[in-house]
Amino acid sequence: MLDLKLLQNNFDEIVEKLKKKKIKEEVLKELKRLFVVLKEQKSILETLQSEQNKKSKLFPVYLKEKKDVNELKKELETNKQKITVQQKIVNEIEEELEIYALNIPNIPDDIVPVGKDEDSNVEIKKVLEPKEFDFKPKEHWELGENLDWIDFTRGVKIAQSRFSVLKNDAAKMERALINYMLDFNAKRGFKEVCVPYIVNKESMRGTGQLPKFEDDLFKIEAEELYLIPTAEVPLTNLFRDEILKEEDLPILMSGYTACFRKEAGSAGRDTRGMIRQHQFDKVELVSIAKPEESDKIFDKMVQCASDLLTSLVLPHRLVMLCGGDLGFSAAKTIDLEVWLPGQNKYREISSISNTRDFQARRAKIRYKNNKKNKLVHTLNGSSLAVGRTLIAIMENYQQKDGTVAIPEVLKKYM
RNA sequence: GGACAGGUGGGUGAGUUGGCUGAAACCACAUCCCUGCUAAGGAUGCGUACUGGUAACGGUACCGAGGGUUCGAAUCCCUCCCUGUCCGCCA
Repeated sequence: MLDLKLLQNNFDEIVEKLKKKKIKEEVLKELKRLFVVLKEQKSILETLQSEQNKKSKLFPVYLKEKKDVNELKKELETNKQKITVQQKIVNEIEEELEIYALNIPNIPDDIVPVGKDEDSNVEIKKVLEPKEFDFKPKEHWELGENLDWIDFTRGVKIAQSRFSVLKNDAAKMERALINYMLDFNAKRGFKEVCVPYIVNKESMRGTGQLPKFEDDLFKIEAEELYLIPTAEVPLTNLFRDEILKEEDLPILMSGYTACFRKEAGSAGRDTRGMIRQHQFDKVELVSIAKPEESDKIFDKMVQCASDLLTSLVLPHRLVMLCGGDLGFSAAKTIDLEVWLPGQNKYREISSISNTRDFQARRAKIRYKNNKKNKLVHTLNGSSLAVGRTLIAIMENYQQKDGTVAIPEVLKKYM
C-alpha cells in the first residue's frame, strides 16, 4: 500500500511516478480527497466520543452525591445517537478508501525505465555465450517426450490442462535441482525455511495478491484459504504484524515450495510444453531488510540467482523491467532470462524485486529503530523456477543423439 | 469431528458482583545513581495505531475477531477464529 501521507504532501510527484504504471491522476485525486474527508469526519466522531466518555464518568459521582441522573442520561442518549450516525459515516469512508488504496500499485523507483510492455525492458548484461550446436537443437517438449521424461497427456488426464508429469531422470533432476539450489543459497547466507503451501486471505493481502488478483489464485472455497502462487507469500508473511529487533535484520531466507497459478490472463500463451503450468516448483529467496540496506541486498539476491545459473553453465541475461511490465508490488525488478536454444530465445527464469515498504505497510512488518517503529523493506526473488531450469538444462545440454547430459554440479545430487 | 478449559501489554500473570483500569504486580528491557570489579541495591521510563499541538502535553480506538446490551464493558449476551487437554481419526 502506498503511503497516504506521502501522497498528501507530494501529490504531483507521485502522480508523475505512477504514470509509469499507467495509474490515472483522477484515481489518486479521489484517494487524496477521501483521505482528507476521513480525517475531518473522524475528528468529528472523536469529539463526540470524548464528550460521551467524559459525561459517562459523571454517573458514579452523581450517584454518590445522590443527584438526579435522568437529565444526564437523556443528554447522553442523544449524543450516543449522533455517535452511531457519525461512526457509520466514518466506516463507509474507510471502506471506500481502503478499496482505492489497496488497488494502487507500488511506486516505481526512479531508475525504472518508461515503457508499456516487455519490449521496453532494458538488458543490463549477458552472462555466458549461447553454445553453438552442430545440429538443430530440439525444444524441450520434443526431448521430453522422446526420452520419456515428461508425460503431458497423463498430467492433463489426472488434473487439467497445464499440468504435467515428470518421469525417470527428469523426476530425479527436479529433486536434485531443488536440493542443489537450497544448498547453494544457504552458502550465501539465505537460511532454509519450509512453509505451508496454503495461506489465509490476510497473508494474500499482505503481499499484494489480494484484493486485486483473486482471479489468478486457486482458492479452497469452503475454507477461505488459498494455494500459494509463490513462496514469497508465506515467507514474507511470516513476520506479518510483528515488530522486529533491529539487530535481527536483515533476515535472509530461502525456501522451496510448489506454486499454484490459474494463469487466468495467459490463455493461448505457452500452451505447448512445460513453460507455463498451473503447478510448478520454485526455490525462492525472501529478505527482510532495513530501508538503507535494501538496495545492497537486492544486488546480493540478483547476484545469487545469476551465479546459480552460471554454476549450471546456463547462458542468461539480466533485464531491468520497465514500468509497464513491473509487478503490482514491486518498486524495481530485475528478471533473469535463460537461453533456450530450442526456442532460440531468452525466457524468464527468475524475477527479483524490491518492494520497498509497500508490502511492509500492508502486512505491518516493522522494526524498532531508536524507540520508533519503522517499516522494513521486503524483497523477493526466484532462485530459480525449477521446472524452467529443468527445461533450460534439457535444451542446453542436449546432444546429437537426443540424450541430455547432466550438469557437473548436479551429478552428486542424482 | 465430540467433550471440557482457556485466549489480557515483550514475557509471566492480576482483574469476570459492569464505572477514574489502557489495564496491578513481577520479569525482561532502557537511562541514571550507587560501586575498585562482580553481585546486589535505588530512581525513572517502558504497548500499538490514528489524531491535535513547534513543543510541553492532549484526544480517540484497541484486553483473540466481529456484532449486541448499557449513560458506561477486559468484565454481561451472541457468532466466529485460535490455543490447550482428553476422546475419535490419521501421515
